[in-house]
Amino acid sequence: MAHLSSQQACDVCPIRTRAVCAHCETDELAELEGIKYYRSFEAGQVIVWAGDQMDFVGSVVSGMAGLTQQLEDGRTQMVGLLLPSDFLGRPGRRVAAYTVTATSEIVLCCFRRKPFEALLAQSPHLSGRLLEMTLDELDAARDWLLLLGRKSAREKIASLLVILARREAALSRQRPKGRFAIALPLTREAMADYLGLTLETVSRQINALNREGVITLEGKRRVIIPDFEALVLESGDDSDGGLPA
Amino acid sequence: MAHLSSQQACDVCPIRTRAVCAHCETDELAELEGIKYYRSFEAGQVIVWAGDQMDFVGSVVSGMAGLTQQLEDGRTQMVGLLLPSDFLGRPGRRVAAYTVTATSEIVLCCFRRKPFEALLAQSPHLSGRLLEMTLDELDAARDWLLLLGRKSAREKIASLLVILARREAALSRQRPKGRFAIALPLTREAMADYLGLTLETVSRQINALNREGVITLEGKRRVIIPDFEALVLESGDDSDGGLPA
DNA sequence: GGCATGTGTTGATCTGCATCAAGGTAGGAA
DNA sequence: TTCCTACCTTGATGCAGATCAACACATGCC
Repeated sequence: MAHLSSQQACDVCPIRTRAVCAHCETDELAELEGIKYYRSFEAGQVIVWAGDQMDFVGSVVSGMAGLTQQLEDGRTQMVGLLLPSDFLGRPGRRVAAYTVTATSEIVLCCFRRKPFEALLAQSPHLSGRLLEMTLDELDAARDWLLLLGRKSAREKIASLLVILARREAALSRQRPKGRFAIALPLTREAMADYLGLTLETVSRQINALNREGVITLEGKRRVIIPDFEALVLESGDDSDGGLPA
Repeated sequence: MAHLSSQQACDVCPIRTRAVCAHCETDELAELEGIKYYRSFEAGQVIVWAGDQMDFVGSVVSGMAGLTQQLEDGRTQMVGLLLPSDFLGRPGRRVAAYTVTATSEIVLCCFRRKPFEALLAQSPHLSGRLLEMTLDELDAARDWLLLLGRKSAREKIASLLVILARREAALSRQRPKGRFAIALPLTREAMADYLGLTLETVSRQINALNREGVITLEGKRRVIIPDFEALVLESGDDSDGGLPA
């Protein structure tokens, strides 16, 4: 079951500078501290079911989760990736629109929904940051549309690895370059659901990239990228990821 | 070329209650009136090129446009549909991220970017509505991810028709039911780019739905839906579209 | 130990949609 | 009128990735 972690101070928080609270002043932070609590989940646990009442919103502190949508016959598509600093939940909406599942161990910093909404209405620092993050997510979703609509299986896998590498690097305010190692905090099936593929195709393509030396598998959940630029080339788009140089 | 239309008063505007200005008070509207101007484009014209400097944001008053992304080898994916009341542009961003193309004749209500941003910072009515609209667009993009990742060509076409019908009905504050007629303000190629298909497949599937009586083609750009619920069934998901009953 | 369960790999075969190719139709210009 | 151009349709063929199936390996439980 979900597990209530002990309180931590915001000023030592690893996502302090990137999360929804990033622009908050000391007094606003104090307000947030008052309505926050931590929860952790094991890999595979469902955090929220689509259609459930949701009495909190929050930020991912560590680990990873996926937003998932389903057709009645069971076909599943992951429609969002929640990585550290990403925001979970929609203020103003009582009922969850998507099922949220932990794909790895995860720690959330949760805010009670009602008081958070009140704070949001008062604080331009908070609402401005949320708008910015939502626009970023929309851009990410649009990149994902291009991936799902037009990329080959091999390009999809390469793109996913590029995204994970960029996100991992961003946490330490870097950009990936040359040799780079990343964790794969998802099963083959979760990757398939994210990429619009079957798990067999995911497995085959990952192993193909491994055989050809584009990546080096280290166990099943860890990947060495010997040459990041070469991987980007395999992903189909040679954009630089949009980070300021 | 783009054509500057004459000024119109906000209180007779057809999108007054749904656009970014929906929650504004009279004084805020007056400010907006001061920085707004109309532009119209013909079907097929490019409104903004990705990478171009963009000195305005704005709302679609009538007609339709598409946001488009491309891989270097030319593969194209539409990543957003702009219908009446939808917002164009990202406040805080100087450079357009996507190419915007009119897929039909279109009229835009444009605001100069700088003064709009200033207004946005002052007016919670404006910024709140923009956040709400951005969240709605994110939800729509996520539905689109499910469509691109997991639906068959036939389901994709049916889904597009359902969306167009819902949007058309929403403008007159209705929901589609029973017999319903809609315009197709896009070419087969634009539909293909939106659905992640080829134009040949789009043509075949539309004509198959026509032969089977799920839809009735009236010319090439107009469709009668004899039974809306039957079409929804073909689209794969039987959600009700999320509108309040 | 033996067994069940979750996860990942690999092979054989099938199929939905892409690709390649040829025509058809409507509207505008000359 | 005729031609041109954009847009759409229809047919034949090929292939990337799905599907079906078997097995490998690790972990935890009895």
